[in-house]
Order: sequence, then structure tokens, then C-alpha cells
Amino acid sequence: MPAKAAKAAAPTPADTLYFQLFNEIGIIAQLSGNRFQKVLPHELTVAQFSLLNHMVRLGDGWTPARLAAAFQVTKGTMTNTLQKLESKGFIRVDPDTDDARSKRVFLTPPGQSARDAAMKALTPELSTLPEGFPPALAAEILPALERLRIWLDANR
Amino acid sequence: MPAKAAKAAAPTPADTLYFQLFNEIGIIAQLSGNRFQKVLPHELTVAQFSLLNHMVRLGDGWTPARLAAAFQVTKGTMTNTLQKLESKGFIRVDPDTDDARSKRVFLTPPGQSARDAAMKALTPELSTLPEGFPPALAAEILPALERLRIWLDANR
DNA sequence: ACCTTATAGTTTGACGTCGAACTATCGTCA
DNA sequence: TGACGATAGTTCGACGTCAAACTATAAGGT
Repeated sequence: MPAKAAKAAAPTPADTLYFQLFNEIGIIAQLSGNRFQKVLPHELTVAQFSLLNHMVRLGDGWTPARLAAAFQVTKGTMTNTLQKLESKGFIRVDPDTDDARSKRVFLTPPGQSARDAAMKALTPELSTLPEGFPPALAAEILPALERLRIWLDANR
Repeated sequence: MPAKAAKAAAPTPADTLYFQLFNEIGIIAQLSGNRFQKVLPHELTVAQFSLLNHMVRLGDGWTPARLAAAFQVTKGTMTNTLQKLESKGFIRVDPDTDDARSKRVFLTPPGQSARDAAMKALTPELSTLPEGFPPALAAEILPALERLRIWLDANR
């Protein structure tokens, strides 16, 4: 029996490191999301904007299920967000002619405009960031974060 | 007038970089929080566990306002979480004898046990992580994340 | 053809979170 | 001493999120 036994399940240094990592990431997500929220126009939430932006960047016509997978949220969550956007007239949700279970999500012209306006509102928010956090640093840690995200996604 | 004018407010490469960064961070926060949630005992949420853990690591007797500041949440949010923990008997909230506006939050023995049990449940969850994401990588990006968190906190 | 299993989407109830409005107390300054 | 601005905490309504239960359609297998 080891000299300093007892206490069970003392976290290893690696564990402590990971805890710190997830803790920092959690707080950054909270602070940045909050900050973006405040400047978004049209009563858009971050979730709603992300969806609009996704459709502009990667094209529309996706099914809700595929969108849910892309954003790593449950189908129920996606249903909710899509309903909000549809009620604002920013997207259109059509039945899928090939598969009666599915639907297809399309961006409307007002949705396109709202996304552009949101983009414009967000850019100034980023303009002062380089002072405290240079783009080079962002570029430096991004690959590691991607790797972590991919691992978490694959092993769950 | 530039040849390819129009389109207004095209994001700079740096902006795109930052967007990616916050996007990855958001998804990691979501995935990791979700994952922790699933294994936590005693119906503990991540927010509740974080609070208990904080009291073990940094001591109890803090005021709700100070806790709210430490966790970067609003006072209302902290009120809510404290009420949940108190109803479970994991903390005790006493009036502050020096300042009638304030309260003081203390960890109870059951709260201590719950925190230990949660810690024990969380550790195995971290055990497979080093395969895909070595601790050295975590250590490498942690300082940058801290810097970002601190900047966001200071400039809001 | 049927029966079974998988997939798409919705609904419900709970939680954390926010901002805003509100009450109570403290501290300062005239 | 008294008024006023700052601070502590609560409440309310809204949102995104989750898990779980449910309906409907699709796809395979025997």
C-alpha cells in the first residue's frame, strides 16, 4: 500500500490540464457568444445567424437532419431554431419530393439581407480584437482546436 | 473607385480567421459540456458541479456576486444555480453579518461528497482523450486561450 | 408481401443563460 | 441628517439546448 494512499481518484496532472482547457473554452464561448448577440440586428440570435451564414457559405437546400449534424445539435434543437427563422421569413422549409420524411431548407431574399446586415454588424466587433489577440495567434491554435473538436465529435 | 467595388463590408482574412476560431470554440464547449453532463451523478449539471468544484479548490464563504463575477455569468443566473444546489442540500447560504445586502455561500458535507463523486465520474471520461489529443498540445494552446479569455473579459 | 429496424421530424419538460425591472441596503457628500 | 448614486440579490420572460417519447416514412430481409 502506497504511503500517501487514501483520497481515491486524485486527478493526474493531465486531467487538471484538460479541466483548465475545457474551462477556458467554456468561458470564451460564453463571452464571445454573448458579445455577438448584443450587436446582431433583426432580433437574430447567434444560433439563428450561424444557420443563415451557413446557408450562404455552403449553399441551401439541406435537410434539417443534416443541418443538425453539421451544427452538432439535436434534431429537436434544429426544429426549434428553424421554426424561429421561418416565422421571421428568413428561410423557407419545403417538403422533400424524393423522401416524404424529409424537408429542405432554403434561404429567402429577406434572409439573405438579414445575414448581410448581421455580417456588417459583426465585423466592427472584431476590429479591436487584434490588439489583444493577434490573428497569427488565432491561426496558430486553430489546428489544435479543430483536432480536438473532431476527436470529440468522433468519440461520443 | 476600386474595380471590384460594391458588395460592402467583405470580411478580411483576419475576420474569417476569428470567425473560425469562435466557431470551433463554441462547438467544443457544447460537445464537452454535453459529455460531462451525461456522466455527472446526483443530477448535477455542469454549472452546478463547477460551483461545487470552485468551492473545494478556492474555498467557500464567497458572496453570490463574487461568484457571478468569477464565472462570468449574471447575478440572476447565479441566483438560479445557487437555489438548485441549496435545494439539493449541497450548499448553505447564510446572511452576511457585516452587510445586510449580501449573503455567503458555504459547502455542506453532502456537497463535498457529491463533488468528490462527480470528480471520480469525470476522470474516466478524460482517460481516452490523450490518444486523440495529447496533453502537450493542451498545454501548448492553453496560454493563448487564457489570453483571449482575459481580453474578452476586460473589453466588454 | 409482410415485418422489423432505421431514419426524419416534432413535441414536451427541464436547465442555464441573458437582459431588464425591481427591492433593499450601503456609502458618500452636502 | 438626509438625499442620492452604487451595489446585492431576486424575479420574469425569452431563447437555445438536451433527452426522451412519439409519429410517419423508408429500406431490408425472409
